[in-house]
Amino acid sequence: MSDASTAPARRQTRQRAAVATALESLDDFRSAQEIHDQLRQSGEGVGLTTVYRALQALAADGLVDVIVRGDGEAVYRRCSSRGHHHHLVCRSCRAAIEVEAPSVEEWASRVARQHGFTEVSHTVEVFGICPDCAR
Amino acid sequence: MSDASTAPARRQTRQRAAVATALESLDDFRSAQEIHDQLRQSGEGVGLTTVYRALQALAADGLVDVIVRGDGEAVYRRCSSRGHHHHLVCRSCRAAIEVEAPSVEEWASRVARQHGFTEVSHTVEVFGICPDCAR
DNA sequence: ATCGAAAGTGAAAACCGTATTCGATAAGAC
DNA sequence: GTCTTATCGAATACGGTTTTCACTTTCGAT
Repeated sequence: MSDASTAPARRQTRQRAAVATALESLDDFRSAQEIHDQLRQSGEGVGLTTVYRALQALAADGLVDVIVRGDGEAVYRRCSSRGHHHHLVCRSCRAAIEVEAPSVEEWASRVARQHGFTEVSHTVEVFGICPDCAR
Repeated sequence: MSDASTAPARRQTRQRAAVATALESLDDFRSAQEIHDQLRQSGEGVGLTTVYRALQALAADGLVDVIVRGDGEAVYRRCSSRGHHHHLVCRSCRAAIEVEAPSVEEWASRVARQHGFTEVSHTVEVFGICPDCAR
């Protein structure tokens, strides 16, 4: 749990910028290791540990979206809309589209309320095969 | 992908029964290791590997639900309703309630169709604090 | 500009959940 | 009973992520 009043005072470093830039050039979800590889190839070497930490920081600041895949690996993507949203992800090429789901939000809070649950959060992701990959 | 015509011919063993019984007595999501511990304490020793395999088999047969938690660990629970459903899970005591979400199913397939996606699947889980834990 | 405290870095090693290996065991068909 | 084959489980491998710790860098204070 992070306390906003105890803000960590994030520092600006070459490594963090490199990770952020790499994410900027991508529009699909990538794992920490893939981003690490990509940075290596682009000459911009950054330690794997640091990539993990940078991604965590970005996620904590709400600048990237995280999805934990079925195999337990976490994948990251810059997120454009700052608000709450979900994803439509292609299982094949992993292209991701941000979607909003007001009706789902509504359903979730209603169901939770009906059972007396508070502090409600939810995970909603939709997977499928995108038109390009379908042929 | 499992082929129903190539059914594995599941064999009945003390270990599998023990795992199934353990799940029967629980109504919240537990990890493989927790179930393994519980079996040990109840004297009914079963190897950890076997617990993993038994849970996988049960999941493949649709007899237990699986949720992959944020930290990548998979947790299991017997499921009562055979059909498609989601869960309302307490973050504190982990009690889980099965809920149906026809409107969400509908939303998911509609959004997917709008973007030309096929073979659609989705994950929907709602988390919160249950009434009992709220005080 | 310089100093110094605290955040950041990264190679190596630890962690931890899960999968695989393989010889021993036991279930079910005959 | 006998045979075939799935199952068991201890040990080991595996892979992603986190921790450790000594060194480096940032940035506010002076």
